Parts: sequence; C-alpha cells; structure tokens
Amino acid sequence: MDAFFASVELLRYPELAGLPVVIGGGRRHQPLAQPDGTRRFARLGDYVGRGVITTATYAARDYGVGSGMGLMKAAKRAPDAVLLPTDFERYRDYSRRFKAAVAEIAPAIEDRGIDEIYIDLSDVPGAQDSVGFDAAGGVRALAQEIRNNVRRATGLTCSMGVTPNKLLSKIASDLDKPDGLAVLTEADVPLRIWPLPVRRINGIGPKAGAKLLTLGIRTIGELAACERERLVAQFGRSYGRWLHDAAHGRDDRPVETHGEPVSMSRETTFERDLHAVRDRAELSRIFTRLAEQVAFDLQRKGYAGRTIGIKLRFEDFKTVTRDLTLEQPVSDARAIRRAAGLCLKRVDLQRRLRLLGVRAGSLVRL
DNA sequence: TCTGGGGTCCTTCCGCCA
DNA sequence: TCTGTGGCGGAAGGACCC
Repeated sequence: MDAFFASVELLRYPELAGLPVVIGGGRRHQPLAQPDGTRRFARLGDYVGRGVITTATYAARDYGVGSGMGLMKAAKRAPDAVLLPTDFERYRDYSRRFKAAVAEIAPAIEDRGIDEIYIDLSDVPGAQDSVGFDAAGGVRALAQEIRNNVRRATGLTCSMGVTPNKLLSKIASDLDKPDGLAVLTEADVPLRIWPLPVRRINGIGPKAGAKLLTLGIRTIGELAACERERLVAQFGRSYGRWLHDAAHGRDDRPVETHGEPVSMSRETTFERDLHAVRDRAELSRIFTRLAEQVAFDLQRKGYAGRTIGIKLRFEDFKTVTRDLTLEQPVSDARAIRRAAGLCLKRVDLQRRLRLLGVRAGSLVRL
C-alpha cells in the first residue's frame, strides 16, 4: 500500500490532500473541530517530546522527512507540516479490507504485516495467458484487476511488482511507486535491477549496506559482479552466498500462506527516563500493565508462552534482554509478571531506563 | 531534542548429555 | 577413565523488516 497510514488519514481529512503530513507521536494532537466547521490540525513544529514518524505523505517526504525519523528532528526540517496521531485500529481495519479485496481474485496470500503482502498468481486463471505478442499480458491484466479491486474496496492505491519470485517482486513493487505496476522477467534483471543501490534488496540493511560500501560495492550490479568467494570471505558462508544469489535475482522461497506466531510482546518508551529505585512505583505499575497486555493478547488469540522475557533500554540506548523458560506454558498475567520479575532481577539497574518490554515466546496453541 | 512498537530469523556461547 | 565430537535446548544479542 502506498504511504499507507497517511493515505488512510487523508480519506477522513480530504482537505489535507497534497499537503505535507506526518503520522506519529502519542495520543495528543487530535484534530480539533472548530465552530466554523473546519478542522484545526497540530503543526509538526509545535511538537515536544519523544517519538518517531511512522509515515509521511509524499509531499512531506520532499522536505526530507520520512519513516523512522525522530519527530523533533523532523520538526526542524518541516515545521509547518501537519502532524496526526496514529490510529492503529483504523489501519488494521483498512488492512483487512485490502487483503480481502485481493483474496477475492487471488487467494494464495502471504501476510507481510499491516500494509504488505506477497501473492502467488501462478495458479490464478488467466495468469499464464499471452495477450497478442505480450507473453505477460494475462498476468498484467490480472494485476491491474487486483489493484482496481483494492481501490474499489478501500479508496486507496497500491503498488505491485509482478516477477518470478518474492525477492524481485519486492524490488519491483517499488519501481513505479506510488500507484504503480511493474512486470519483470529474469531477462530484465541486468537493465532494471542492477543499477539500483544494494540497499533496495530486502535483507540488506544499514550494517551490510555500509560494509559493502567499504568494499566499493554500491549497486546490485556491482554486487552481482563480485565473486561469490569474496562475499563468503567477507560475510560468512550463509549470508555471503545469499548476497550473491540475491544480486542475480535468484530466490526460491515459496509464498507462505499459513504462519503461526512465534512470540507476542508489549513494550513502551517512557516520556522521561525512569530510575529503578527513585521511580520504583511507577516502573512497577508499567511492568504489571505490560504483563497484563501480553496476557490479554495471548488469551484473545488462544496461545500460551513457555518462555517469558523482558527487554530494557537504558538512557544511553543500550538494550538488554533476559528470558526464562518455564516448566509449563502460561497465559495469565500473574504468572507472566512473576517470571518477568525473575528476569528483571538478573539485570544491573544502575542507569536510568527509557524503555521496558515484556515478551512471551515458545508459543503453544491452547 | 536524538532514535516507536511489533515482529522474525540468525549467530554465538554454554551446559548437558550421548 | 580420558578425550573428542556432536546434537540440542536455552539464553543473549544483533540485523533486519513493516
């Protein structure tokens, strides 16, 4: 989906169309209805506190702000941008709707989060048909039909990449964003994929990207030209081989239509850093609430966890985790809180904390 | 004024056991 | 009995993704 959260917000605030808008921050900053019928929106420049941008409209991106950027930093770059709070309930609702719209036409769907999916079109009627001289004519029409259906169901645009595998489709879906459709075959890889920076490959993040740069490798083409053995020597057997395959557009992962959750967690960053001793009562309250939320999520979805863990982030942003595997899986708040409390005792709590989290892993179905 | 929240997967290390 | 080897579960951290 294109700029998903922002696009959902624009549906209810159409007067913001074309303006720089960012989504993020806490519950504050709800738009205010005014006596004359117009709405008053918060300005990014007036924001004070912690938080990051979750989504920015394309107009806002022109100011150099985007996902993951701290709100205070973004406020300097685009003070007049409109700031809207996140409304996950609403995004989840639109997420369900767009996935249902796709499923009406192509049921083999792999969930990749709230705004992204892989679709296996191989067995959908018409997908293998040529149209005139266009061997991909059938699948192109099918993709267009899916995008139309999403648009009808949600009022939102999406971008699609249609290719022989997930790796290439992910890259291709970005080529004509927003509201784009890119159809690629293996033969298109040298011309369309190789000129792109290595970071466009799903799985090459900040660390690997930076290391590749020190090796003089900037583009996917340069990565493809690099000897497999050199990559293995630099990145290890597994990742080195994967890098080499990925650069050549090779990927044989199937579209996974069924998936069981591995863990469920809740975490929160405090408005101000808290100290284990001085802010003991407040920390304890937050800790208990997180355990209750994890318990609630587990029970609602019908799971119990045998491994209970905590996550702490200190004021210097260093993060530690501790976990504890129990005899029996648990799903009630008291048991989770108790196990999490045992984990907490194993951490040195001299420095102040900025984040606390509780996690349940090794899930079993109830 | 830095840097959210929810995840997955991989690597490494360690103890235990065959 | 000593030593090596290898599998496995658990724990911790880190990279990456949406």
